[in-house]
Amino acid sequence: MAESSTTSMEPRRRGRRKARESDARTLIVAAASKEFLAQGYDAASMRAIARRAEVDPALVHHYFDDKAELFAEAMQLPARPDLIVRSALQGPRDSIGVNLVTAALTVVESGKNRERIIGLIRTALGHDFAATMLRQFLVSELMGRIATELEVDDGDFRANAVASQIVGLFIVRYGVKAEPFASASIEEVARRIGPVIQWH
Amino acid sequence: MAESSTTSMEPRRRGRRKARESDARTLIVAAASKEFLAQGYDAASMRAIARRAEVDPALVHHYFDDKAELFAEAMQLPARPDLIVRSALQGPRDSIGVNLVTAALTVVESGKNRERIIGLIRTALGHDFAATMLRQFLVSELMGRIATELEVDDGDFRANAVASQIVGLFIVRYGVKAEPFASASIEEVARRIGPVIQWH
DNA sequence: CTGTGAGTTCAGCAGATGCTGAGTTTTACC
DNA sequence: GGTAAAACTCAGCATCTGCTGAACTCACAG
Repeated sequence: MAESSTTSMEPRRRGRRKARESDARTLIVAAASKEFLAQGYDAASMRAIARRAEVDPALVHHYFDDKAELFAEAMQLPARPDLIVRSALQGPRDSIGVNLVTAALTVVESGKNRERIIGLIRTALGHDFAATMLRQFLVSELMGRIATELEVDDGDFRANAVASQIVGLFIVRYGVKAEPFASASIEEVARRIGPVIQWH
Repeated sequence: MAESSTTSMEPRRRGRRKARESDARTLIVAAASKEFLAQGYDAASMRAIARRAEVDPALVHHYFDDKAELFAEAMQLPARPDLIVRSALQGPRDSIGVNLVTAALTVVESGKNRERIIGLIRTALGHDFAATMLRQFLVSELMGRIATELEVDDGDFRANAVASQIVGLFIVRYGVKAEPFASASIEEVARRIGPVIQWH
């Protein structure tokens, strides 16, 4: 935990800042988001978040009454998986599976989304209310959408199955990093998993 | 954190106990195992483990130098998934999928294995060395076994795919508890997922 | 019957954590 | 200008954490 600040060790400037000097509140939310996803709910401390946002810990509490509230605000999902799914569903009916997998992996693999995803899954596993959040999102925004869009009767079941496969894929590839899935190319994985999604 | 101990609030009896009054060390390991799986590595505290084992916190440190050492000892895997898989592989070739899913769900659903599994996955997601443990186990004991047993060339890939689907299933059903998978019967789920495993 | 050491507990340190109350600036509005 | 409130910081309480040093108590070898 080395404090590698630039130079000054003098106490921070007090009082209200200029309007556009950079909105501290959003800085905090951003920092919280990173911290929560990187550490999980418990391990992410308010102080660490404040440090990351370069802000006094008390200021965090000034904006958010408690940790849970900050968490709720910070966890506005990062990427918009619903859009991804939607576009994957546009393609020709008989390559939906491969398309879906490819799209999902591509998005996840770009930028820092990767850690975010497994962070999300991790905290969801650890906390009931986080799990509820994730569940609601999955069901209403993704599964529901898939189910209705495809216009089959047992769509719910099929959508659930699809989600299982994809979440599992994420965990094996990014979380546990089991070979050969961990280092295979996106195309390779898609070719493997795609048909299954298709079947569902 | 209400201390609902039975009755006595007098200080615990000191000194050495009778040989068979119950081996404290194994009590501790058992308690640690439960605690780690239920809470994850960080969240499980030495004190909580000691409390669960009905033992003084210091005694835990007497036997194990630090938390990591206790963890290492406690995490000797609980159920023997390798055996499950093995027996599922015995059946007729064209119902392996359904059998596998059924077997897996049945085992997990019995007793307290359920929390254990998702606990394991959670801590594996949170800590590199735990992930390594889990990975090694999955690869060598399960996937390897499946791959060779089925005598196909790209067995590694297929086994990985199977594991993905199953881990994903666990998470969706037990971790995130998304409907309808969460409350569907084992048979129903097996009927849905089985064929996919089969395909792999 | 005595000594010794294994088994057990007590009390406590140093550090981190969530949260609070009161203070200090600064900005916006009239 | 003056003023009210927004934006910010300080210092600290209460509680938890992992870990330690020393003490106490007893089972057993001699």
